Amino acid sequence: MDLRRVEIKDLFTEKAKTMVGSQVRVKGWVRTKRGNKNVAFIALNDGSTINNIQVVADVVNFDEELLKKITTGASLCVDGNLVESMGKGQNVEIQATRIELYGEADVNTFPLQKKGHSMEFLREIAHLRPRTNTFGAVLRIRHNMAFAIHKYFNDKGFFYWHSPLITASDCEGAGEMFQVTTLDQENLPRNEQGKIDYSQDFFGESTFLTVSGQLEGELGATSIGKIYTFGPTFRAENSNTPRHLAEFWMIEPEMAFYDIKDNMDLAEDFIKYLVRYALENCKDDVEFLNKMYDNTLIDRLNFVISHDFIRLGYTEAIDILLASGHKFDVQVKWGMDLQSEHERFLVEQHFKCPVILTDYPKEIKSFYMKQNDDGKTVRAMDVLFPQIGEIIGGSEREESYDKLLTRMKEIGMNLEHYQWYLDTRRFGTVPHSGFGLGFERLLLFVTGMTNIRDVIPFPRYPKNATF
RNA sequence: GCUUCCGUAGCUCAGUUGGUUAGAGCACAUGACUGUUAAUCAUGGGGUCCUAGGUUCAAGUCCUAGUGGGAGCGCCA
Repeated sequence: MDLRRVEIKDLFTEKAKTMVGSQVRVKGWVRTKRGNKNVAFIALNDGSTINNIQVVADVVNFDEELLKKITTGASLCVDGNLVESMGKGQNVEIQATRIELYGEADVNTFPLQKKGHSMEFLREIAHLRPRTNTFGAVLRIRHNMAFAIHKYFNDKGFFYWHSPLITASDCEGAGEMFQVTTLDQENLPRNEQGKIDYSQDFFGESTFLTVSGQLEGELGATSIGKIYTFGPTFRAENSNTPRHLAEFWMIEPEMAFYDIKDNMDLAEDFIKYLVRYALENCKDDVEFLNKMYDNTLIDRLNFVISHDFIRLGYTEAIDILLASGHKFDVQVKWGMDLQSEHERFLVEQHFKCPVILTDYPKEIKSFYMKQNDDGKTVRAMDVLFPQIGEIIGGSEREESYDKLLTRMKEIGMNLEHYQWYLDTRRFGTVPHSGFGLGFERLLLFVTGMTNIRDVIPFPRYPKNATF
């Protein structure tokens, strides 16, 4: 019995038609079993595809006790003839000759059933939810998007750059940070002033998990030209929303000699490439999600790849909001940071299209953004998507050493911590740009999921790190 | 962190102005059916109505606190 196992996805290819009539072996988990006293139908899934293979077992050929143990969630090895299906709903099926039960899934304790689970319930059993159709689809898409990101950048001559995850810069400005320490929390060493003595800590100073790889990414761009980072990012914000995670993955390209327009062109092309890649390479999974959760998903994806994003200055956006006559909870005024309601109005009601907003007031944006000649605005760009909001945040970077230094002093930054960063402007400074794309936010858009906790296998958010 | 809604069977949910023994679908058990498609049909078992306290003749239902979850907002990707 040295039959070679085939993956279930291979049974649905054109090539598989040549296998009809031959003996095959499949292994997987039972999704459903149904039938009558003569025949049992087992839908088997091995994770290679959203599609199940139908295993047909004539009851007389199998031990009654074995068939009883074949329940939703049980794992099997099945040998049988691949045949054209006698029933409707599938082209081929396996007429089983031998079934080996790897592991039972006790129906009284196995929480997954063949019907109707809420996302909230599945979040409580996050260790088992990858076995559902929905999470299988989402996680396969997640893989494909990660792969496509590397492929896109590699094909365009970018280099994958590894910014550190542990950093000593205690105020990168993007949010609260998780501290990294090996000091004994029950017995912290103190210095003469009574403060914690971090010189005794692992790195000899206080350290944190990164909130962005950008500053180090700029060192890459200003040396090997075009780089991107793609790694985990950590923010200790007490954020309780369907769009935030404490641990998430971010893609941060950074390009020497790119101005803000080059930056926007790249961002738009990049997102469209990824969406197109999903439509072409994750067809079955996207169609499943479209069918089960949101039947406008595919239309929405097609819309994005076939329309130019609206490009708009912050000041024009304010004018549109003011002229709209729409009642907002927070009154619109030049200089304010746009609220969600304002962004959503622009994207979902006014333009009905992704929008790239640029040239924000400098006060509401980060210190490193290139200052415009008007003295009031900076060359920031935010890409805003329907439902999701900000999917990308980026800018052209301030390349002038003097302007950057002045700005950093203005807002009271500790310059000592940033000497290495300032050196990019002291020595051979160049115009450059970059942005950050939230990987999970992209996945929200591509999968149609509505909560970011459902597009990552093990979500991290306040009070939740169980699995 | 703020605001707001929700917590009833293993899962998804219904439960009227407070009123007898808390219901349905799925799941599970038994039976029926020669090929099903989240199979169907019949019968059956299954409940700390989130927890604690309170109001009331009477609480799943009303009040208070706690706890868990969702959504909106803020922070941002």
